[in-house]
Amino acid sequence: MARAATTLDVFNAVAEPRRREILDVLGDGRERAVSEVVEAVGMPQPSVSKHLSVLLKVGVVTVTRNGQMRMYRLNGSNLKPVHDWVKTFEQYWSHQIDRIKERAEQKMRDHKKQADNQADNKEEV
Amino acid sequence: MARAATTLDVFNAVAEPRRREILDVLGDGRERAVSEVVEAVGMPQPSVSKHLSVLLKVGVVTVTRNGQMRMYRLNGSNLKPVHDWVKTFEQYWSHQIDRIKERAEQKMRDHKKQADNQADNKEEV
DNA sequence: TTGACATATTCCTATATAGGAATATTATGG
DNA sequence: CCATAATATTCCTATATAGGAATATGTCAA
Repeated sequence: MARAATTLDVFNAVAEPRRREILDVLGDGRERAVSEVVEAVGMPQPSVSKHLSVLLKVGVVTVTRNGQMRMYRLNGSNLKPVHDWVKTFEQYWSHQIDRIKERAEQKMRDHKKQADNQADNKEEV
Repeated sequence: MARAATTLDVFNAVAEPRRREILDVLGDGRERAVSEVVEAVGMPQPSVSKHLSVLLKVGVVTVTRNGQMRMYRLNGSNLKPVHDWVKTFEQYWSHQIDRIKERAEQKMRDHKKQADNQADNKEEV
């Protein structure tokens, strides 16, 4: 099986740096024409259209017609799943190392077995 | 050009649901043998090894030898770039809609030109 | 209608999977 | 040295890109 489609979910969609760049441009919440995005990110227009299409399919942007232009607007709330997931690990970089260790050691204690922790012939890879 | 390698950065690595699942298992910070991860996620051992390999390459886990076992441990701090990026959009789902609109309108005011906002023949797509 | 502008779509290709199956590698105990 | 356990690696294949180039579609204005 190949890799999942970029349009499958937000995680796959935003894995592309260019698409994150586009989202950054739309980050202020104002709607923009494709041409404005093109100018902002300096990519060819077809590429921008394709990327916007992916972002649209996962619902992270919406589109509106305005004459011959199509105004894209960020739909930031659909990025929430990414935030929710990664927030789970927030403790690892928010200077609360003590709590992390403490929690880990607590679990270690709870786990009655595996007293084989004296095997200190560890080796970093 | 094909899609970027999954080992290119954390964004690509965690786009895979199975890999996020594995990270969730390691989420408590305790090190685990591959077999423990295998049992926890219910995937074939070779798949787990491959996924762990990807996670290792992007630095989001570390590995340590212990006899014939390899103990993997979460290196959560390497998920920070994802958090940092998505946090930029936090405003969109944290009940502060008023501020968002206000900010957008402020920028609208700052932007002197484009007084062509009376074109209200918009159409959802 | 016609031309110009804005955007989307189609074609093409090199590349990188993810999963399954089988096998290789490494370590341990006796 | 050998069987076994734990893990990694190799082979294979269907699939899905991302980007470039060219073109199609849609809209407006005169």
